[in-house]
Amino acid sequence: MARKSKGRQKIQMTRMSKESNLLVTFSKRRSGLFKKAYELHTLCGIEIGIIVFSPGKKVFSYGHPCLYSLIDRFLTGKSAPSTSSSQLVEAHRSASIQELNKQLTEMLNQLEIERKYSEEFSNLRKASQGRCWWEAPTDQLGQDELEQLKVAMEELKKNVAKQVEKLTVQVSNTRAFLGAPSSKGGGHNSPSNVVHHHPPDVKVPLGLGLSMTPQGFTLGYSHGFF
Amino acid sequence: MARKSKGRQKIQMTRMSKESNLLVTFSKRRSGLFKKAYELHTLCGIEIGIIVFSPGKKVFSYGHPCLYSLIDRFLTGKSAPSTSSSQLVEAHRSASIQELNKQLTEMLNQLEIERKYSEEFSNLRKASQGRCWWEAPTDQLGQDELEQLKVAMEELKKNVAKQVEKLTVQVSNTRAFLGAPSSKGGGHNSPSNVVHHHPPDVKVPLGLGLSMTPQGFTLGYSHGFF
DNA sequence: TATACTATGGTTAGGGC
DNA sequence: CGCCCTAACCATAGTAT
Repeated sequence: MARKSKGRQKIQMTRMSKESNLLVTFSKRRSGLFKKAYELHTLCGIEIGIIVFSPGKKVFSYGHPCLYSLIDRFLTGKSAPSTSSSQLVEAHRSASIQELNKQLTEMLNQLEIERKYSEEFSNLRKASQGRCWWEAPTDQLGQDELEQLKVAMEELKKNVAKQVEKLTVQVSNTRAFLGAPSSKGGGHNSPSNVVHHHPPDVKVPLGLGLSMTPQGFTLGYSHGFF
Repeated sequence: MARKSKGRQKIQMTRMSKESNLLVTFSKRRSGLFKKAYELHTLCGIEIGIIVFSPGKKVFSYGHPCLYSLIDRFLTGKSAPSTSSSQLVEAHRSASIQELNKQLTEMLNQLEIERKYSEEFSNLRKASQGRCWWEAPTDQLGQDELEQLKVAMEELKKNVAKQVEKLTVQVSNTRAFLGAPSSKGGGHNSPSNVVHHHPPDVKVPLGLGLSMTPQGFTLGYSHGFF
């Protein structure tokens, strides 16, 4: 091989013409953007959330400490963070199975992203020990925090279990509705629009597997989240 | 001056200790992040939204084509974009004055950001001409689109005016509630948490001024949005 | 808070796997 | 979609305004 590459070249700030390049660029820049968001959160101790609809209409999201609480506060106009984990549970009270499923998927994505970026910083280990991650919006999610998240998820599971049970009927209706071909829209309502950041047939970050059924959460890996 | 500067130095990925540096870094990196989001949107023709709570607990947001519709679709799990402007109006149906106010502020922020980045690309002018910006999620907001936005805002004003009127009573209650010192929270419920990207006493982007009162929208600049 | 300046450190386009 | 590689472009820390 003579010439390796021409290196980075300047590109026009217009929609990329080559579809293949567009896909690759999207993936790369999305990662870069999420990393920037992570750094902004870490350096400045702020809260941030990102929602991205990919070219394939899949949903990618990123959020500290929790995208849903951020959205809630953004919409309600309140800037004071939650003071207890009960609010997190509260947020799930009126949620449907589908929403909860998406939230779980998002959290798994978070896990992978955080783990990737926090691995190189061992000094984060001593940060915010013994505190719930959602109570510490100004702290980083380091290695130890990831373990805490696992515990938190288990607790969340218990707290939400009853709600999930109550929603079983509602879910049945929802699934029937989603399954039936709707006259409007393009059939985009399938839960498959939710992106599983980790490949469906590969290892789970930290060995933590989470799935959910109409009967409740399942700790341990399974393929279909729904 | 002898020494110019030491140039960019590597920093630890931990919360910045010097508060002054933290504030500056937040401002700069937030701008950078929003620019990246703009580029991702432009290059890949995708939809993206960002919510940031600043160290001062102010809200900064960015979104294409509209953060609120993105949030709505994110929460409802639908990935199909809206096909008519009626949905945008629909989104305002149940909104309060305060929410509408925030949305307007966000749009003004968008305007400034978009204008900044799209100025250097004249080739964007021919893109998506004659189409409503919210109907073209894959297109860029160029100079011309900014003009379209102005028109769109005026139309929006008319469409929402009646709803606003209906909400007048509710607003009065809300303002009384906000004005009264609440025992819980830190008085963060003030609309002042909403960031006005342009200084309150300076020029308005494109000469477009938008404000809102309980009586309806006002096209033309005014200080207090509320 | 936002911007100007400059030297670096980081990011990423393009090409393969 | 992820990873590797290279070179070149770009963001940004630190400081001052």
